[in-house]
Amino acid sequence: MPMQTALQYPHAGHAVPGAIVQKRAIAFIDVPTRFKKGQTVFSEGSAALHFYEVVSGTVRTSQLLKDGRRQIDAFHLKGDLFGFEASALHRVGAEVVEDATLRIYQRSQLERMLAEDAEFAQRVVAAMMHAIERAQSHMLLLGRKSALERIATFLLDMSGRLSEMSHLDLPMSRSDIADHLGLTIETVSRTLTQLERKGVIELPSHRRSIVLRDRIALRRLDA
Amino acid sequence: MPMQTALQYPHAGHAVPGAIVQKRAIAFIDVPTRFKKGQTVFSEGSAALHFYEVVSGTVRTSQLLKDGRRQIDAFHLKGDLFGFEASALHRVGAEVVEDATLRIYQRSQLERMLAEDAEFAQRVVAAMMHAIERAQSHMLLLGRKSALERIATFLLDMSGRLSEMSHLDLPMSRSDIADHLGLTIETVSRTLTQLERKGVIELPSHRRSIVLRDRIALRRLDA
DNA sequence: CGCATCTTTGAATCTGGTCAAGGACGGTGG
DNA sequence: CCACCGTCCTTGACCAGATTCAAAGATGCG
Repeated sequence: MPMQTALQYPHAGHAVPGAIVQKRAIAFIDVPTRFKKGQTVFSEGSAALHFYEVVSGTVRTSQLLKDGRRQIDAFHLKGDLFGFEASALHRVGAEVVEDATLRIYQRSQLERMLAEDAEFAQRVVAAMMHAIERAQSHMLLLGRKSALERIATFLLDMSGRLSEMSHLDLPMSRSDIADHLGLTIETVSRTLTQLERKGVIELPSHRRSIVLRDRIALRRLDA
Repeated sequence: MPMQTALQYPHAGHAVPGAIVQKRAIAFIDVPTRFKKGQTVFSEGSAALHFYEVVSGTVRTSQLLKDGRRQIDAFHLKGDLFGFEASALHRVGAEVVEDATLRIYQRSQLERMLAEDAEFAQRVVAAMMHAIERAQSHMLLLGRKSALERIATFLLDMSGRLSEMSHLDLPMSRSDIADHLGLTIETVSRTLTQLERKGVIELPSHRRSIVLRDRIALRRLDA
């Protein structure tokens, strides 16, 4: 486990755009690390020694039941912080959905950084509040929305986070979408087809792209 | 809105057991406020000027869809902090489930307190990490568990939080349970009856109490 | 070009929801 | 003290949305 502080790194102290700590470059590995698609960032149940910032790419955090059922609680895109844990172990696992570059922070220094760096403390607190809000919206989706509403919500959300253009390039598979929305891949597929037949979206042959043809209709479908 | 600091309160600076800030008693209304059952603590969409600590009683936070569907994201018991928001408005509403006493903190001072009081910052960060973990578990429940598994999880969780004894006194109605677990009241009722018939629990005539007869079986049912 | 993987589609099944009615508890007032 | 009433809870019959099982169709990588 790399327990060295960034002080030992030649790059420490550089003003990296988007870095949490700019002035005081202790406590994170300044050189972002590359991860490949499918790679495990950390496993459910492993020691929570670090937390992470997405510099580029996409990461999913998920939990598994013994029989293999999976729930993806969130997809993390550029700028997102993830991997915070109240306990000593990771309660969720994290895997790379799309080649990613991550900045790795030492959890052991979280407390010190909270105490010493007010700017950092505020960014961490803000990131956590956002995580809580997204979790709350997602519980509403999982607890109370129909399949059609879930897909509509998902498309609008991804559109907002990825591009705002009508053309979406989803980084994840149907199976990831299903496990995020609490559906099966068959239902995800059928619902997308249904939206295409209504003319609300378009599904090009490259199945990871989706064109939003009618955002108004999509918002109407999203409870 | 009471915007005065605790410095203006005669009680300021008292070492109140369980208070977030003991040494530096700025920024919270030192005298806990009483709320009655059914009372609204804050509404969904209202300005997020405060956050709260449960001194006694039970509070639920929930979201509504336009057509009335409701999702209760959490029940807050003694010691819990709630009402944090990343944005200016409350994205969830909070209502009292069981007569409660709440300590009210000024949100406007959150940032200052984070900067000035490291102990406070850590308690807030810890509370948020717990909220995130509970939200993650709850997403797993809502996305992937059957009605029976949801009820088993719920009973074990409430038992852990309320008493650890085999006798549970639930503070909330079937309707609250249903809206928390993403089920209908009929399914909650049927599932409890089913567990009673199996001898796993007992349902005394006072329908808010439940006796856990067989925790092992309950844990086996909880995926 | 061919194979492995992902996606779509169809048919049957099932879990949980909906609609409807009856029952029990507890508070209120006579 | 007891009868009444409102609310909450339970139960039953039927229904619907989503899952399961099965198979065919695409896509894209090697």
